[in-house]
Amino acid sequence: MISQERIIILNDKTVMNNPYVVYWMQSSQRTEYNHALEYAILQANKLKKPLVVYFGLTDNFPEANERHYYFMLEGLKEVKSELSKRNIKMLIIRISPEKGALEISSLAALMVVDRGYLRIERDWRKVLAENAPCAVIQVETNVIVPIEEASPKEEYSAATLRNKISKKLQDYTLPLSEREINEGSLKCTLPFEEYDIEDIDKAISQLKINKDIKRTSYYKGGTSNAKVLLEGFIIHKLPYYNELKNEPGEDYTSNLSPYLHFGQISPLYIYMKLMNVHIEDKKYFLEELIIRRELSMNFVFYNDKYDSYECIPAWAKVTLKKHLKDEREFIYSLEELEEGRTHDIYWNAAQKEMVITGKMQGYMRMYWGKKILEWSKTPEEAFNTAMYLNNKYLLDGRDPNGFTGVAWCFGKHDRPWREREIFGTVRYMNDKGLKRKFNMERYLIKIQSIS
DNA sequence: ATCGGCTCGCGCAA
DNA sequence: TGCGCGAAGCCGAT
Repeated sequence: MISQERIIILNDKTVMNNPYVVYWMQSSQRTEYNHALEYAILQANKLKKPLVVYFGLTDNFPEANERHYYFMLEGLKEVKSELSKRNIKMLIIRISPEKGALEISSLAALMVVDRGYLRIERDWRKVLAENAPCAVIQVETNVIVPIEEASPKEEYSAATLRNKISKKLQDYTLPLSEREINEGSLKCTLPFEEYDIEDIDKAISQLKINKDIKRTSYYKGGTSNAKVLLEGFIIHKLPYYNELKNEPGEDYTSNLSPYLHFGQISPLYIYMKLMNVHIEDKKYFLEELIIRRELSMNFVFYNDKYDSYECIPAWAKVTLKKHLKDEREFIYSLEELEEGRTHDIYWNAAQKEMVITGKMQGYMRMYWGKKILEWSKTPEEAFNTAMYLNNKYLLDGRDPNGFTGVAWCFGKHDRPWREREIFGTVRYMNDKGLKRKFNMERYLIKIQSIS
């Protein structure tokens, strides 16, 4: 079942008498629990036309590097094979995604596209909607509650969004059934040069992307891997989730964020898997999966400054400005931070974890960002440094969650606390807190062992 | 170990 | 307009 609110018609063009229905896959790189795909199949069957799934592979996605591309291609390779089992052709073209979508739209009866919340993703869809000769329809499938349905405005905190989402949750936690396509498209030949990703190493080597940051052996992309992680999480970790999710030396989170970032797994699919699970700690995981995650979508969608210092709340700007001239005991350059050469062993470990594995333990992400604020000449510089490192090394960087996580360290979605040096009333964190609450020796040993 | 206070804005109740 | 309450924490008093 696809709720009407997930579907938005992006232009006022009509359905054309062209040979294909095209689904432009961009932010939802999966075949399971993909409302956009199912909607496209429905339309293709109705129009008695074959469905082609198009993916535009650009060399120039902002801040993306070999690490991100490798993970993404592992997922896309699986998508192509799954679609082929369903008799649907996947056309991967090496081109800027919106340009490729526009070219294909001349052969399309209508274009279906999934939804992304970042500026570039919104702009791409706008380009297609304004210039395509046919109808362009967007189907929202990477959130449980559609963004405008959850709230018509930028929310102040998790608390304010929580009330609103709770009321709507049951309207949008509906199962989605897979439909068969009537007209197969595997034998269709379209006048475009396909980019072969069967051999991922070869495909990567031909791309003119930033290759400084190599793939990580810790996470392998693809829906099937995400599902294995999810099953293991539910059985082995969920019962202890609330007690251990923040413990840096343990591994009691789902580790699904890279998969969610590329749309390789659907939050609704995860929710449905949990429907039959009766474990007390489920509610704490759902808080992260739904409220925290969708708060970040709300943030980047309604606050156009989400990737700049400007995005933080007025009270935080005022208080940080007031403390701009406070003496900083430690000031580190970007190079020193990037290479993990500070006086703080916990911070250095977190940085190393990120650089090598492509992920950072959740609690350490907060501590990491807070310390960058403390150790930079200005809050603006700190914000830019944190954002740069976050996006460069994390598999789930360049994600609404990443932008929100960094902004949180500077007061976003938070409240003021006791005033102090440098931070003003922005929440402060220190290593005494880490040691008081967690087994930090265990974290250090764990990070020592990775390479 | 435990607890209240810190500090601001939202949003509901009146 | 008033007031309760948040929120992934720290700190100092008991």
